[in-house]
Formats: sequence, structure tokens, C-alpha cells
Amino acid sequence: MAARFNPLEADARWQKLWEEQGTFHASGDGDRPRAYVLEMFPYPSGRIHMGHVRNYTMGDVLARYRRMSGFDVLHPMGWDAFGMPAENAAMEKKVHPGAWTRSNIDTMRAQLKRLGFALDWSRELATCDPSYYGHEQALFLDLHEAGLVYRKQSEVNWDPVDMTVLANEQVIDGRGWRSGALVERRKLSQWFLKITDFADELLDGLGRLDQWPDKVRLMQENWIGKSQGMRFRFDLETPLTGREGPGVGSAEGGRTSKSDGSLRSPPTPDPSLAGRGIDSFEVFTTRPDTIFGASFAAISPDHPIAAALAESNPALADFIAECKQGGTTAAELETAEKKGFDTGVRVIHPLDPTWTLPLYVANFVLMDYGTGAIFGCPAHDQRDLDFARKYGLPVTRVVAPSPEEAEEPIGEEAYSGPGRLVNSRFLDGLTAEDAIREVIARAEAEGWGEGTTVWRLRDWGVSRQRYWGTPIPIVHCDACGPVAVPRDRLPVVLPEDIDFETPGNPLDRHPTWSRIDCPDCGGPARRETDTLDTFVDSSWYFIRFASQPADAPFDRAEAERWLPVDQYIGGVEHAILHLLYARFWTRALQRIGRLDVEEPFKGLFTQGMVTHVTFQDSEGKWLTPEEAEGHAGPVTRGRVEKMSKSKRNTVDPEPIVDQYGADAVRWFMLSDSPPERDLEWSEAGIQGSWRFVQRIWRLAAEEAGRGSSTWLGGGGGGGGDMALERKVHRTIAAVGANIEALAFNKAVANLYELTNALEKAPASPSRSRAVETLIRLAAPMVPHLAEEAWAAMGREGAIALAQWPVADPDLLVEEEVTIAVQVNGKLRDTLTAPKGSAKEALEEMALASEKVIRALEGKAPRKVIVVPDRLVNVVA
RNA sequence: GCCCCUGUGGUGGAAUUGGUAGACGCGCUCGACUCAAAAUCGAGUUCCGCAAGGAGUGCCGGUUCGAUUCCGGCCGGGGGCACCA
Repeated sequence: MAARFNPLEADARWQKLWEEQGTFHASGDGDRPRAYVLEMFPYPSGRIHMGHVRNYTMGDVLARYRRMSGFDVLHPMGWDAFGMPAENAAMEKKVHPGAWTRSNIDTMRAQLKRLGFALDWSRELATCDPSYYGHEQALFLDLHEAGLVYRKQSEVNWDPVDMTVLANEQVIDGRGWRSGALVERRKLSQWFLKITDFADELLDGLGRLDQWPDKVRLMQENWIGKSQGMRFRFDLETPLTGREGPGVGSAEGGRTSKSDGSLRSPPTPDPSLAGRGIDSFEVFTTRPDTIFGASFAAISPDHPIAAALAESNPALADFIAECKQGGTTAAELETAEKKGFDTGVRVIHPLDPTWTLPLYVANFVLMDYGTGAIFGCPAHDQRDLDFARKYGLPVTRVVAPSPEEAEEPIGEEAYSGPGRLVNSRFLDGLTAEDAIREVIARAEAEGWGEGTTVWRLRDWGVSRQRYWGTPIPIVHCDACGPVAVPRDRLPVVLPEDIDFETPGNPLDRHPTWSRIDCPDCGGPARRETDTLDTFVDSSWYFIRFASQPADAPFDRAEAERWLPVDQYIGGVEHAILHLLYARFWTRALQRIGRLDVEEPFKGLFTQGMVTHVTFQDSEGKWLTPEEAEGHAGPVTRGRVEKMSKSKRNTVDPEPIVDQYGADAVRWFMLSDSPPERDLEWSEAGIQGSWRFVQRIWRLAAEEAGRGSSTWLGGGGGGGGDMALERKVHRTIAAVGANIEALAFNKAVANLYELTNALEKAPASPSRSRAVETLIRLAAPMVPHLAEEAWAAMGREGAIALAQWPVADPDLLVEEEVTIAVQVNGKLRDTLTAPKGSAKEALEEMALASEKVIRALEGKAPRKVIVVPDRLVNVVA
């Protein structure tokens, strides 16, 4: 047996063997319990980076541990293969997006295989294959039939130079990231999925996801943004025209729901309303209790009433135009002044027909939240207060924390705390909560308002005006309107002959692709040229992994046997969108009766980033660590930051694997930093991991060289290094518990401790068995080394399929314990005593201690606290 | 602005339900082996102090026999949402 472990030779040998023997195939039959371990599949950007290595190593340890613990494990891998970068590459490098993507996949698959991940490659999928996206089109049509898909006009960011739609992230300071052109808002007809239909369920379900990080649940909760309150009508003192007409922004208004939970789409301001007669509008508030503190009403500049009034009021039209100019970046909004325009119109207070309030158009009122209109209560809302001070509006306190403060004037700070109602007529004396109920009850009884719920969540716009995505399987016919592509004509395949020379959507300008006969009437029609948001692709891939028949998206029974995913691991950057969309998609499939799974991911873990030091030269140019070392001028060592190409601090995993082997890299990824926190890459760290791999190897080689296999087979008994045996069994218990808890850094520390103990222990049958146990415990983390050592020690079969050691409960308890002895809570001495010693005995031993006597300085103990097997505290 | 998380040696971080703070790794110091270096092995490493001893988990206070842990108030770092009514 070699003195050193040579990964360059061993890694590939074992990887080949695992592949040949199908070691990691999920069988899906038999009665073993099942475990589905999944890491977020990568976008094939070119090469694997350290973040992938960390993510997949964590999942791999869990998958291997579960397999050794007797589970039938599903641990698949695939490619989130549609998206913008492929089109960018096509434009810049003149390669076809498909060719670019597939070549990247080949590179990255080879890189992943070199890391020895225990993946079931037989289930590999790429979302850009028609064999995947064709099924996605079928599911889209299922949702369409079920009424969960609709089409409406929606604003997009339009780059007039590239003639393309931009995602919000691609708009930088109001300009297109590629062209630098000023971005325009443009209205396009787009497809939406009714995720808001599920807002309540998605929110409610969060409460039962007890294996998700609180942080992610909170982020989703905020994103869904449920606000309970009241919607009510303000009548205008004088209708806008003489004719009676319907209220505006009322029943159709806002993403609101009645108490039955039904949701409506947001309003599309209708210019024709102007002149049709407007006599009222609705506002939304979460504080109906403060209704007697109202001092103005305000509507959004986008509100139909604002538009109607502007027609005869040029100053207002100017004001509205001015509001639309403002930037939308966080910083601009932060400093943006609260501005309003007094329309001169007055509205009637719903609880007092003699009381009228001025109506403003205000720049801080958003059309797409609530009803696009508010009432202002300056005393109890800071924004309203700022506004009221600026325009000299009255400020009346209506909530006071105590009766004495009822007439306390409001200064520059609005009061939003608890209290009882004052200056509020029939509400006086009620708590805020009771007053809310009372006002809603009266409004509902009198018919001018109702309790309601408003959501921040919007429906999911899935149309993308791009080539490299799943074609939306719809045909537009002048006679029949939008028509679904018949199922037997799926998949709608992307054309291969595509031109990226001219700007715009390549599908749109393809000479023939979009021409088609209408499936309904046979007349001339056009294909939908938008493709689906790539988040749709990733909303169901975990189902396809579990079951992949050729003729259907999945087999229901088989998918239900694997789902939900037991442990999902990925970056926190997907905390909201991807995870919310996947939850929605799963529930939508459940609602239409395709799959009886409520939540796709039972356990979720979000791992930290891999970081590295940064360097800059005197001019602020980023330098790689290698450049910094040999740099002529002065070099500044910057902060430790996430590895990124722009900061030039990336470390390519492949050369590291070449140098140290897969196991040292994997070990480093698991060491030191808790997995949810950032991990700083360092050369010293990887060298430390390399040393540890060799230390385990030496122990194994030593025992193998001893010819100790005779001891190993010799059934549990003899050998008698009981201290070591106890250490081993404590380690078995600790490593298992820590892997279960995904506390890999602690499992790593447990293995270091056992290794330290083994290196010090004299040869014995106990030690030989202990080394074998160490190899098995380390196998999920350093699998190549473990296989090699396993074979060298003469064991049969792959260690990947060997049994996880079982801790003997009898060996987990210590015979002797160390007791801390305190005087007045300060440690003065320690003593050893048999486990389970009587309180009296421990007290006696403690009081006899020299150090205790000295610390007492002659004072008599007033009280002695004894915690069995832990400590004695003498109080004097 | 609102919400959430976090603060422990030179450093990454450990520490069941409150019960010996600093496990384990990295780094560093000294020593062994070597002509030398690397690798490896051994000893040490919270701070002050020769020692006895004292101080110590961001800061201030509280509860407790006992607080890194629980409570209140500050300060620092990170994240999410953001003119959300």
C-alpha cells in the first residue's frame, strides 16, 4: 500500500467504477425508504465555479450519507439551459445559442464528474431540449385550460436601439445595459399566470414549512405582502360631469379581494371614462380606525380621475407629466420630495355628509397597489404628516396612548403606536383594534365600504420577447383569437436557422417560422413569438427528475412516490422568485388534478457564498491574486468578497482538483465555515485539507500493513481500548447528527478529533476497528480516499454502498465525569467523580477541596447548588 | 423608512434545555528529523502577570446561586423590501 494517497490516479478509477456499476442509480423499486436530495441545477454558463462546488458537495454528502443509511436515494443533475447569456454569446461570438449551451454543458458535466458527485446521471435533463420543453408546453396548456393563464397589456422596459425588452436588472440608471440607450416604457400584450389566485395558500403554506430557514419564509411572506384593512368609497361633492356613472377604481380596482378571498386583476385605466361621469372613487386603508383624523384624500397621478381632471386643467397635466419623469432607483425614491397638486375638487367624508376634504394628486400614491387612492391621516402616518405640513392641512390626533395625552399635539412625528380613540365621535374610548372592527361593520351595514385584503404579490408575467426559451404554444388567428396548439402538434420547436445580426426578437423576424394555419378554422394565422420566462423551466424540473416518461411530463404515481424533495440546497438569491414560482406551479398542478403534492420542497437549505480576497492597484484597477504578487506599483489588499469576474478574484476549481484531487477540495468546502455562511477560499485552507486527506490515508495504510484484517473480522468483542471505543461511538453519533443537521463544519471537527485520538492510540483491535469506522464516517465527504482505503483494508464492495456505522448506546455514556466546582459562580476547582454520583457525595467532595476552602476565606457556605454530573456551586 | 439576522482569541469558528468559554481548523512560536529546504512529527498558543491571581464572548444595565445563552436600552456589521396607504 502506497505511503501517500494519489488522487490523480485514484479519483478517475473510482469514478469510472461507480459509473460502470450504476452505484448511484435511484432504483425506485423495492421497499427501502426513499430520499430525494436535490441541489439547484446550474445555468450552463461555461465552467463550474467554486459556488457550484460548495453547493453540490453539501448535497453529495447528504445523499451519500442517506444511501449508506439504507435509503433509496434520488440525487439527480440537469441544466437550466435557456436564458439570455446564450443569446449574448450568439451576438458577440457568432455562435448559435444552442451550440454554445450544449458545449458548455459538456464541459461542466465533465467537471462535475471529476468531483465524484454521487449523481444519477441517467436522469440528466436540459431544459433547452424539446423533450423537456415540449412537456412544459403541455403543462402550460393545461393551466391555460384551467383558466390559470391569461393575456393582458402590460408595460415593459423597451430598449429602442436593441429593439428588445429588458428585465429590470438590465436597466441601469434608466439605460439599457448593452446599448446604453434611454429605456422606454412600452405596452405589450403579454401572458400571465394567476399566481395571485394562490396568494392565500402560498402564504398559509409557509407556516408548515418548518424545515425552511425562517429568513426565507419571512422574505416570501413580505413578498406576498398581505394587508388587511378596508376599502371604502369617497363621493365627490360635485360629480365630474353632469351624467351619473359608475365609480372608478371600485369593484375592478386594485389587487383586492373580498372576504371570500376571490382576487381580481389590476385595473387598466380606461381613458374613455373621462367625460362618462365620475361621482366617486375608492380608497384602501389598513387604519379605518383613524377615519376621523382624515384631512385630505389623494390619488395616484396614473388614476383615471387624475387623467379626467387633467383634460381641462393644463397645470395638473404638467404636474402628472412631472411625476412620471422621476427616477425609480432606490436612492432617487429615498430623496424624492412628497409633492401634491390640489385639484380643487372636494370629497365627502363617508361618516359626515357635511364634512368635505380636499382631493390631491400626489406623487407618492401608487396606482398598482390597493386602489391607487388613499385618505390622509397626518396624525398617525408619517408620510401623510409630511404632506400635511407642507400644504398646511389640519392635523388631528385620534389615537392617544393614554387619556391624559388625548389633546397632546402632534409634533414632527406621527404617532403609530397603540392606544384608544379620541376626537372620534362614536369611536371614542375604543381600542384601535375594536375601532377598526366597528368602522368596517358600519361601512358594510351602510354600504359605503367593506373589510378587504390587499396583496403586494402580482400575477406572474411569463412572456419574454426572446429566442432562447420555451416557445409559448399559442397561435394567433384574426378570426378565432388566441388558439392553443393541439397537443398532438407539440412540441413547438424553436427554429434552428436564426439570425442575430439585426436587433430585435429573432423569432419575430424569422421569415417563415411564425406562419401557420389556424388549428381551429384553418385560416392564415401567426405563432406566438414570445417565449416563456426561464423561471417556468425551473418550476417543475424536480418533478421531471422524479419521473420522465417520453409521452407525458411525468407519471403521476411515480412522481408522488419521490416528492416532495426531502432536502433542497441552493443559494439564497433564489429565496423569493424561483422558490415561490415552484411552490405555485406545484399547487397549480394539484388544483388541476395532475399531481397531489402541496409543497415541492420539504426541507430547504440556503448555503453561503464562496469569497476570496481582492486586490487593486493604485489606479483602482482590480488585480488577480497572482498579478498582485508580482505587481510593480503599490497594491491595496481589498475586502474579502464574493468571487466574481469583475473583481478578478475567482478561483477556477479545475486546476485545484488537478493539484490536490477531488477529496481535498470537497473537504475544504465542508470545513470551518458553517454552511449557511460565507466561506473564504484560501491557499492555506486547501493545503490543510490536503494534509488531512493524507493523515487518514496514513492511518488506513498503517492498519492495512499490520495485516489487521484478522482482527477486523473478529466480531465486536475483545481488544479492549475502552476509552478509544467510547470516543469512536461518540463520534459516530455526533457525525450522523451533524450531517442530518447539515452542520458539515461540525461533522468535520468530529472527524478531526477522532483522527487525533487514533494517531495517539497504541495498536489494538479496538484501534483497527476504529480506523475502519473512521473511513466509513469520512466516506460521504472524501469518497475516493475512502474507497481506496476500504479496498486496501481488504473489504469487499464499494464503500459508497456500505453500511453507515451504528453507535452503541452503552458506549455513549461516560463512566467518569468532570465536575466543575464554583464558589459564588466562579470556577475554583474541578474534580472527577463516577457518573451518577449522589448530590451529597459531590457536595462533600467540593467542600473538601483546598481551593474551595481558600476561596471561601473562612466564610460558612450559605447554600450549595449541585447539578448532578455537571457542577457544584458553593454560595457564601 | 420598515422588517430580519448578526457581533466570541491573530484568524474561520465550537459550546444540549442558562452550568468548566475558546472544541476543531488555519496562522504563529519553540523543538525533533535534515548539509539544507520541503514534507512529517512533538510541545505551546484568549489577554495581563515570573507566579499566586485577576480580567474576558460589541457597550450599558437587569433577572439568576450561575448569562456567549434570557430581558431592556445603546453601538457596529450584513441582508430583504421599499413612496405598500
